[in-house]
Amino acid sequence: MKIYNSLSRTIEDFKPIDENLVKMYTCGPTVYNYAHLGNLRMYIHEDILEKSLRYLGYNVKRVMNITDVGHLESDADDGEDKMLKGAKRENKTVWEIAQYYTDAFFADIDKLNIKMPDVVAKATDYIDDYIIFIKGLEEKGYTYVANGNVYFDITKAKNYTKLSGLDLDTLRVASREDVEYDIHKKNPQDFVLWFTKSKFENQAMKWDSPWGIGYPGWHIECSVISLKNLGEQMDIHCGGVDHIPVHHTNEIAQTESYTGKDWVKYWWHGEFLIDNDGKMSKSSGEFLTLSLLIKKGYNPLTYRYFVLNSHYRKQLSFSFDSIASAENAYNKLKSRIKNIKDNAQGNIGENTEAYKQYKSDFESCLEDDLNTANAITVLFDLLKTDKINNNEKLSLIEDFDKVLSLDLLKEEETKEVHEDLTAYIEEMIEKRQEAKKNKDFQLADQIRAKLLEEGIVLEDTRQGVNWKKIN
RNA sequence: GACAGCAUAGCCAAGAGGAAAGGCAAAAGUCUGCAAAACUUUUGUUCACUGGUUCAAACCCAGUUGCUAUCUCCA
Repeated sequence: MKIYNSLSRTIEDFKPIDENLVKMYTCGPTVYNYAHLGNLRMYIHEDILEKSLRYLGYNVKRVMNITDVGHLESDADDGEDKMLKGAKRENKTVWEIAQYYTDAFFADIDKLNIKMPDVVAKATDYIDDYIIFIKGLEEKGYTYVANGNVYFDITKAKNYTKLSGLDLDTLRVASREDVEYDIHKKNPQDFVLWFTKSKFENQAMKWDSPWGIGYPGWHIECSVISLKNLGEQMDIHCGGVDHIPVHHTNEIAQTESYTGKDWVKYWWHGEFLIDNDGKMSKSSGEFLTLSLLIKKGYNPLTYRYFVLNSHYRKQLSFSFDSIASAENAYNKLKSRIKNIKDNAQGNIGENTEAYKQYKSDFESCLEDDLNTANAITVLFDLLKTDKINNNEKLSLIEDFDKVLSLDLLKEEETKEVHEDLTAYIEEMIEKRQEAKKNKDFQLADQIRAKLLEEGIVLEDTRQGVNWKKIN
């Protein structure tokens, strides 16, 4: 398998540290609001990465954190903690907010057929471990205390910019107007490991520590949770590209300073979903959620299909036109598969050349840095071919769907239709058939139109008349 | 200012040196009394622009333009 490594900026052969277990860490959601479609895009691609590895025969242990510690409001930096802001907005405690949005996150994940990570860790469950970690860094001389906060001194870290490739001397200080220069820092890039004092005084979650009552810094949780659950070294660390310059850079600095070892072998970064206004952001007021798509009548798996038609390292532009087109494509795909299912015949000859060829084509796409768009093309080629029979097709579709997870073989749940209605519909169909036999096409069309008005669609096939309820 | 990425048909989007994948939309055909569905076919003389390297460039190099993201507390 080949995979792009942000650390080397090249596509590399994937070789896990331990052949028997791939250790994978994925930055999880902040739970002060719903996940937006851009966040969910990342989780879909991470899911594909995990499932591809499993499909290709690896064992995987995947860890994800849930950030339920408060975060300061950033884009509109009015000094309120994000968690607290959410709580005020909805008249709940910060803890209730965290729980509510954690549940909402997992509901979204489930609708998108994203597998639950093997370990899901809440940031607030690891406070004691952060303290041990910070103490360790303190003993080794990587930290200093200023104005009540514990800072990490980046000049002590080995190769601080190895992931970002940034030249620190040329970086602009406080380039964003809403960020103030912190006069207590020795170096502009130093970051806080433990806060006891903040310019924001209304942090709602606080814990006792050797440095006073306060709360952990923003980069600690990923480092500590991964050390606890995956050990001192791991194979793949995932996240969004926006985390490269600060979050992941700082994670590396503190973790490698602590353990004295190289930490992550492959850094995997996903690109953004872009809408007309640019990057989707949680803090910029209105944003697109999965619930919104569902409310507009889209199948959540349409969104998964939409995402898989693009590559994880490329920006993807979102629009409702694209989603509508994806919904069309997805429905057509499913109905073609259903057709194959209804006409299934032939022995499953898993050893035929053609069968093996399709399977290996599909695998090659995944092995090629997770080229899901081409993997879907293999699926379409498969539907069209006459080289293999329908049962073999179904067997391959089932196999591909282990990774794609698009419910390709699952039949739509037929809407509950009352027995009386069923009887009525069948009677009407009978009448229409009768009319057709008598060449009274006007009456036949009238019956069809009337049923359509009542939400019943008729399809004439060679096997007879099919009907389904819509709306 | 710095750092990075992207630019392929009406739309979405693969391809990363040797004859432009796929999907949606549109059009035509087969089948149907007509529809629908399904199936078949058509739709870019060319990959933002300008130069260069090469027998050969959408793919490599340089420059230009446009877009996107990141730069001390925006997991």
